[in-house]
Amino acid sequence: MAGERRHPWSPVRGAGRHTGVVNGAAAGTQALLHAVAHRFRLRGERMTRPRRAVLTVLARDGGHLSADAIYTGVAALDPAVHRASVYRTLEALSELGIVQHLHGTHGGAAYHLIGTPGAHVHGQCGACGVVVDLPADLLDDVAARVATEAGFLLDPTHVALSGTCAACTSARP
Amino acid sequence: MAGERRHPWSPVRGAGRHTGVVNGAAAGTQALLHAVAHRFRLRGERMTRPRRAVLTVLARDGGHLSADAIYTGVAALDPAVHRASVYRTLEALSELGIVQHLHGTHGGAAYHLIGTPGAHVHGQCGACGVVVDLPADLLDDVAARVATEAGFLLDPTHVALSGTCAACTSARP
DNA sequence: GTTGTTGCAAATTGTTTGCACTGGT
DNA sequence: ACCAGTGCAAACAATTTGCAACAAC
Repeated sequence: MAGERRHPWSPVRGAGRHTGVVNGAAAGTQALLHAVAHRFRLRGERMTRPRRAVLTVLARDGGHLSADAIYTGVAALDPAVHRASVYRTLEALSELGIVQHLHGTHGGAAYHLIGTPGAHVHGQCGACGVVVDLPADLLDDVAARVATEAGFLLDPTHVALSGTCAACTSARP
Repeated sequence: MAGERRHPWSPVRGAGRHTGVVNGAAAGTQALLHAVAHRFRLRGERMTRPRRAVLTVLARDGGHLSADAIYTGVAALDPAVHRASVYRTLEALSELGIVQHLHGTHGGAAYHLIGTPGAHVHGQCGACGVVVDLPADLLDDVAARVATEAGFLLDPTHVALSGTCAACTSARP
């Protein structure tokens, strides 16, 4: 085995400083919480502590987070929240179309908020596991082609393309 | 949960009839076994019963096989072979460049021999889990683009693109 | 006779599930 | 008060690993 082991979907940005956020989340996060609470209620569902915590972490840390990273962040905000609830919450948020999960070659899935800019394509580095954002329209032509040629309806955001990131490419002798 | 659960990387071809193959493998398979045995020996490694069995199944059943499907096939040829050995063999064969494994959104990885026609791109249906073969050059333009724009060196064969296959698309109301 | 490989069982990793109880509305 | 959602522990799926016995070379 050649490569050292890192966290698969580790936060792309160094970030992660706790801003003392427990209830005093950033303004944008507050808005998000309210909006999502509303959408939950419309379906007869509820805004709960775990869901608030997951959303807060998702909004605060940004990027592509592994379930484990989300759990860690959530645990810091609210230690009572169980791993299973994080998974269940992520599924609930997926159903609402609030979060998107994507699969890669490394560990588990990665989750991120579906921001206003819309879903983009992802690539994952096979060497370091980092996720890179790729242009949203990257696979448009490919999608059109496989649709006509193979009848295959592509979902470009659901998998991360595999490859090697710029850093790892140049680091190799 | 909406969908029924099928086998993720089930053999694409209905196939699977045992031709009574135990030692009387097809001619092509025999050649393969010899060639691989040779390559193993060059590295000071050995051709063993489990390795022969895995190669035989890979060559006989073709297509994209899950580790489990391979194990099942191998067990039919040689019940003494352990699951762990199948995994170890698949890794050894990967290192030799004989087999290629690919990841998708469903269950585990899929393996197939790297045939003379060369590796092609794959797509996996999110609904039924089937793997479809896509043109090998499908991602050439994309690869060139991400290389220049993002410095990301694409490995087009290592992940299956996610989407919905023709059958599942038309089956949906 | 070496030593690369195996079979086995147990450990890992990532995720899901059944169930009694709690907390949102 | 109702019932969606939780915490918990246990189940699950896919894969990996330590180790003594084995079998290719």
